[in-house]
Amino acid sequence: MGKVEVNKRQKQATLLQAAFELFTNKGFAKTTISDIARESGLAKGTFYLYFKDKYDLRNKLTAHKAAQLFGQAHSALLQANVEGFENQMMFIMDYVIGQLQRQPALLQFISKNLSWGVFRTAFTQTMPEESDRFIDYYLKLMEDSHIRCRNPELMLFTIVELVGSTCYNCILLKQPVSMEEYRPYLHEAIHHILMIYTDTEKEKA
Amino acid sequence: MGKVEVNKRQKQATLLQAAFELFTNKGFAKTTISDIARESGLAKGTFYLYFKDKYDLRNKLTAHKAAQLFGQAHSALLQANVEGFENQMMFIMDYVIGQLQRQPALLQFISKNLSWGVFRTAFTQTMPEESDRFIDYYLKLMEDSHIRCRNPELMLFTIVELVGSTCYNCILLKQPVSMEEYRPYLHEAIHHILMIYTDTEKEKA
Amino acid sequence: MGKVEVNKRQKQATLLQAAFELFTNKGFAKTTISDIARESGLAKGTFYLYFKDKYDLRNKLTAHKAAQLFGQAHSALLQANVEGFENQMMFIMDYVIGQLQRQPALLQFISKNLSWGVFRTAFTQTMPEESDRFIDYYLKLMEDSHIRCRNPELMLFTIVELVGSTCYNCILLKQPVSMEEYRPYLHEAIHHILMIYTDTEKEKA
Amino acid sequence: MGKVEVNKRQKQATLLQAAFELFTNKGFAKTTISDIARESGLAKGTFYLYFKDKYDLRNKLTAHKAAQLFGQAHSALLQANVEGFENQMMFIMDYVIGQLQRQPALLQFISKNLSWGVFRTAFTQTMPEESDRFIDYYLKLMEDSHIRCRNPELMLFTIVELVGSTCYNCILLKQPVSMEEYRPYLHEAIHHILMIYTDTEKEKA
DNA sequence: CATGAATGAGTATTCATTCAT
DNA sequence: CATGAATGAATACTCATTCAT
Repeated sequence: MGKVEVNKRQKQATLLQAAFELFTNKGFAKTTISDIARESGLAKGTFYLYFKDKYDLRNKLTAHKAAQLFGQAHSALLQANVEGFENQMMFIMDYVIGQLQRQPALLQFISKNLSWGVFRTAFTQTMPEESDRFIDYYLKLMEDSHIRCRNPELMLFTIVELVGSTCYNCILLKQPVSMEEYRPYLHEAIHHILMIYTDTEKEKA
Repeated sequence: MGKVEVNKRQKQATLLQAAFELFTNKGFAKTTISDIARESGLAKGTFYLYFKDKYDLRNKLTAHKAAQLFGQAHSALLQANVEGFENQMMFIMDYVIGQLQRQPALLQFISKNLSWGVFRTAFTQTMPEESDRFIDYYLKLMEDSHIRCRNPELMLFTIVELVGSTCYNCILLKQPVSMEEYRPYLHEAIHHILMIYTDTEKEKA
Repeated sequence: MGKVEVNKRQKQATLLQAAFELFTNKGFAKTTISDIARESGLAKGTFYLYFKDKYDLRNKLTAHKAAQLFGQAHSALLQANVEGFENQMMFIMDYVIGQLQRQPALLQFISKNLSWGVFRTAFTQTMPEESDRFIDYYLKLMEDSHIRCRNPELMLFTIVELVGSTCYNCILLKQPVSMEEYRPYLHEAIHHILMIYTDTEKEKA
Repeated sequence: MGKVEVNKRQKQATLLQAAFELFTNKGFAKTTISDIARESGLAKGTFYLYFKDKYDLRNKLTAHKAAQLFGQAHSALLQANVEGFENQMMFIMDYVIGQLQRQPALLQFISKNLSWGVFRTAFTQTMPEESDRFIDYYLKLMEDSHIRCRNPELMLFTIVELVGSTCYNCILLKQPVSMEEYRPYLHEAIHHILMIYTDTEKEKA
């Protein structure tokens, strides 16, 4: 990778970082391109060398931040020594929920697009470092636990959508109840969704 | 209701109707208050007599349109003579999904806020006709089927959030799969969620 | 005409006046909408209530100023008591040339579009006062002198295009010669063009 | 001419060619230096090695294209075996008019500056190939026909300005009439202008 | 109540030009 | 000579909101 190339990556990272700070502090709508440029210490025109517009940046950033969340969850899992696939999934989801509870601004920013961090979207490819994708770790975990799953991707999709959606409502709006109150039900729902897709019990038989 | 009052309601309805057409055709961001006023045949200033701003109107409209969807689903249910609470819930959700498939622009507009049509939000109260609320019908259905449910509200919440979220992805983005492909899994998920909250079987025993 | 209507006309006139001053002083390209608004004592947004953009204003203004020139020439003619159609035409053209020599900035602005002041263009209709059109005076002069002319409109067109084009070169660029040097030839050319279209002499015979 | 010199000329020609295509397709105002560089396959900075700015390039290109038109007309004349100076002039002007009718984008670009192709302007010198200038051919034609002309340069100027101006109006705007309708009158005008400057007939007498 | 002319702050975006490589 | 990343000044234009009629 040439000097110039490294430089370019750095600039893009700087812009993303600055934008994230501004989006979570002032909100997306009230953040201007000028703000982002100023905060990055770069010229306004430079912004347009790296992103089409504010929306483009937001989408890429959303995918990036959501992916980061799952990456962190996975790292935490590795350190936590959790046994069994279901427990591992619960650990990961609880980790994500916990992070979103601690960082409501992040949740506000990600909004209900948590799944962008897991599934490939139009915006994912441009963030190259995301090569170590969560879904691969997830499949590995399944494999390690010798789980047979009809459609692992759709199982994950179902769970992540449910978690993302309900976190938004329960954490940010506390509607219809707080996350504290909802969490046991959410766990149960996840538990049952896991059951739909896997045949572990039958396996044992 | 006085003459003046009727007149006012009519104007508001006109504004909402015009706005809905514009939002679904041009998109929310590209629709201006001028557009809405012009399309309504009213003066720009009149808009402000009925709504605080564009966002206020959008939120009310979203809640209204989502509520309408569940209202229509319930009406259809009454005509369809479906027996059993689970079947009734499936009927309703399938009806809603079907409508969203047929009206992607409506789905785009409602986005992942389908639950605004079911639960009271900050925007619900201003739309007074919505007094016949879906959740009451829903509780009635449950009662009619002699279902015991731990927390009917959270059960509905869980299902609606899951349906709303996955419809958005599967119908509009076809990500990670089309709704056609996902629907059987979604049915299963709903089935299991119903099971979590209800103890019908055990009851019978 | 209502109060509001009068007010609107006044505003448009103010904008045109301010723009003309700026265009002839700073040049068209270097004049900004902000300049025009500031100079008019009006808000920037008001500009867009009256003109589509800078180009729209320029075109309308060009037609207006060119028309004004011919209007003034005609007024001067009435006072000068000139006999005979050819003499009258010469008087008018010389008057126009003289004005353009005295006001090179005006010539620069009108550029080679002198004929916009005589013939209806896309921009003419919006300037309503221009109802007393030069071409009607011109036809009247012809009538008064009992001139038969094959195609009076094309005769005028030919002359005005020639005058406009050559003024631009000879006055502003002094290329290939100065207007002083060229004028006798221009007179001769006009004289011959008049002859092409009219058959007065032969008629008399 | 050294290798380097040839290379330079080639680059300049490439830039001119690319610019011409863009100017006639997108229009001058909407064409950027970036566009020209991209289309030429050269770097943006390279543009500035050859031209001061976009206006510089346009002016040179206008003079070049207009000159080309007269060059082509002269070539065609040589092949056509036309006798007599007036016929030759008519042939040339008709050739030019025909080309402008067939290439309205070219006419749009040249605008009313057709005479830049004939007379030396500030922009002519930089295009060195234009050493075989039309005006020399023109004088040669006159000489060959033994025409005495008071001021050949002004005669040509008058004709070219008239043709350029009226072509713009009649071909592009069809105002006040189409070129088809105007052409006979234009011919007559040219004929008379030729008469003004030359004394052939009287000479012969 | 209704109107729509006027406002002007606010922002995205462009693009000519430079200069380190 | 050639490059093209970076710059940032410069401007057009929008649109929510107000308020006199």
